[in-house]
Formats: sequence, C-alpha cells, structure tokens
Amino acid sequence: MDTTSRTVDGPESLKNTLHQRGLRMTPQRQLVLDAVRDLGHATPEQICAQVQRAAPAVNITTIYRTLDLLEKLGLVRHTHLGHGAPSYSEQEHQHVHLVCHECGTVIETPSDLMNDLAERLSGTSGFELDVTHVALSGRCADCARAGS
Amino acid sequence: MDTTSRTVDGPESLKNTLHQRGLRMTPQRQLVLDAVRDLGHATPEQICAQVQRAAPAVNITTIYRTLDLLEKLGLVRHTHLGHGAPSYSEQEHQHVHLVCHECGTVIETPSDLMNDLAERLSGTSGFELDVTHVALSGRCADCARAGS
DNA sequence: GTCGTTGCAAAACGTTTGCACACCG
DNA sequence: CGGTGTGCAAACGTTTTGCAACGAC
Repeated sequence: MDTTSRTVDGPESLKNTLHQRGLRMTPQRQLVLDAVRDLGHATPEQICAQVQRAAPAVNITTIYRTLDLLEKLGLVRHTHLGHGAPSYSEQEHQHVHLVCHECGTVIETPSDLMNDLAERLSGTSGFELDVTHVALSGRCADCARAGS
Repeated sequence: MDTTSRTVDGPESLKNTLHQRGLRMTPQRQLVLDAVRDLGHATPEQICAQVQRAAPAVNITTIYRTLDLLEKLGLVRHTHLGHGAPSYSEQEHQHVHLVCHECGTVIETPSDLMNDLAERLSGTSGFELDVTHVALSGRCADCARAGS
C-alpha cells in the first residue's frame, strides 16, 4: 500500500545522481531539494526562505543555480503560472495547473485530462505536448459564481 | 463577405470607448493599439519600437500603462509564452500558442482543439477555461525529429 | 481651468554574472 | 590538493512608481 510519495530519490540517491555525473554533494543541494518537496510548489524566493530556516547563510544565487541543476538532473521542474516568478515542484508531482486570472488561485488537476488534446496536437502538427509543464488560465468556480 | 479583419474598433471607436468611461483620447493610445494590430503579437518593447517609428518621444512607461488600459477595455490581451516578456495581441486574434521549450518557436493552432478539454474542466471543477489565453509547452515537430 | 495623461528618473523585482574563497572528494 | 560549488556584490532586463509638466475636453 505504499505509493512511494518519497519517490526514487531518497536521502542517498541525490548523492549518487550527482556523483554519477562528476558533481558534488553539498548540504545546500539537499536542502533545496528537500524544500521543493516540502513546499509542493514554490517560487525560488519561497524556496530560499525555507532553506534559510535551516541554513540562514545560504544565498539566493545558490537557490537559482541549484534549481537549474536539479532540473537538468530531472529531479524538479518549473512552470510559469502567468506573471512573476516561476513555480518549482518535484518532477513526479504531475498535474496540470489551472490559474484563475481573477483571484490568482492555482488549482491542480490530473494531467490525464490532457491526453486527448496531446494526441490531437501530435496528429495535426507533430507537436509533442509536455502534459506536465502546463498552466492553463481562466476563471475558477468561485470567481465564475461571483462575477458576471 | 467582409470578415472585418479590422474589428469593431475602427479609428473612431477607440475614442468612443474611452469617452464612455471618462477617459481621454490621445495619439499615444491610438498608436499603441495600431502597433498591437500591426504586429500580430509582440512584447511591450517591440510595441514600443513600433510606436516610436511614428512618434520617437513616446516613453516605454506609456506603452505599459496603455497596454494595461487597452486590456481593461477588452481591446487587447496578453499571454505569457514561458519566460521573459509577455506577448500582446488584439482581443479578436484567437488561437492557442504552442511553445517549443527546446528551440523557442511559437506555433499557433486553432483554439477549437481545446473545446473538449474546456468542457471537461468545467464539468469536473467548475473552472471556466479561457481558451484564448493559453500557452502550451512541449517540443515542436522539428525538434522531436532532431532530438531523441 | 481641470484633471487625466505623459515623460523622466528612480526604484522595485526577478535573475544572472564575475570573482575570490571554501570545501567536497 | 585540484577543481567544483558557494557567497557576495554588481549588472541585467523588465516592470512599476512618484512627481512635475502637458494637453484633452
């Protein structure tokens, strides 16, 4: 009954993944990865704040560099939810983001909803949709009820 | 047989729309609206360059303020095509953007493709998808062929 | 003449870069 | 000890803000 919410990359495996590519394990890298997992999805600045609770000296530059690295390693992913800073989440945390452009709420929805669309797109234009890296905008149920 | 590529808002109607709300017609506002229409879709900086060909003194601050205003008036719309500056286009210019995250190409695709998805979303979560304000990311046909 | 609108300069925001020092392996 | 990784400061691109002057009505 264990759905492995903690994925393949346990505490040791980040080290391994890094070493396989001649990269080095550092406390900062573990902290950033932990922060991304703990926060679900968060901006670099939010991740920085979270990391600094454990290690106040960590600079935001390191957050940016580490997020880029973890993304290249396939451990995290980022999505642009409209304006402002992008949102990082762990790679396995698959979902489509629905952003309400009235109140800004972000709703997560299973990505299977996009499968039909993905097929149709690859059929018509050969475009391979990345179902996991998508932000759709519109109006959430609450705002739809309140508005017009 | 006139499909009114020039929409409801001809040269006079911007003035009317503004006056209806107690706002003022200025050359800058007309120039920005014209630029958006001429460019199809463009960033504020590109729009600024276009406007400055006619009126070099116009400041980019005015571009930003005017784009916000025209958006509130429902005459233009902006889309975030991933990183960097947003892209503005006229409201009627409806399509879905497919952004290749390898080469950055932006493909436009008819928005009808999203109708099924829109229905399913409103069914499951009451979310009203804005079919026109969407950027999907993935890999374009060329990069898919070249890559793996 | 009023008051909305503009231009300019400066600040704010998010991100990147250069460089010397630190520390992983 | 070699070279990767880090912190700091400064630069960068984009957007916003404060304010005095301008100009639409």
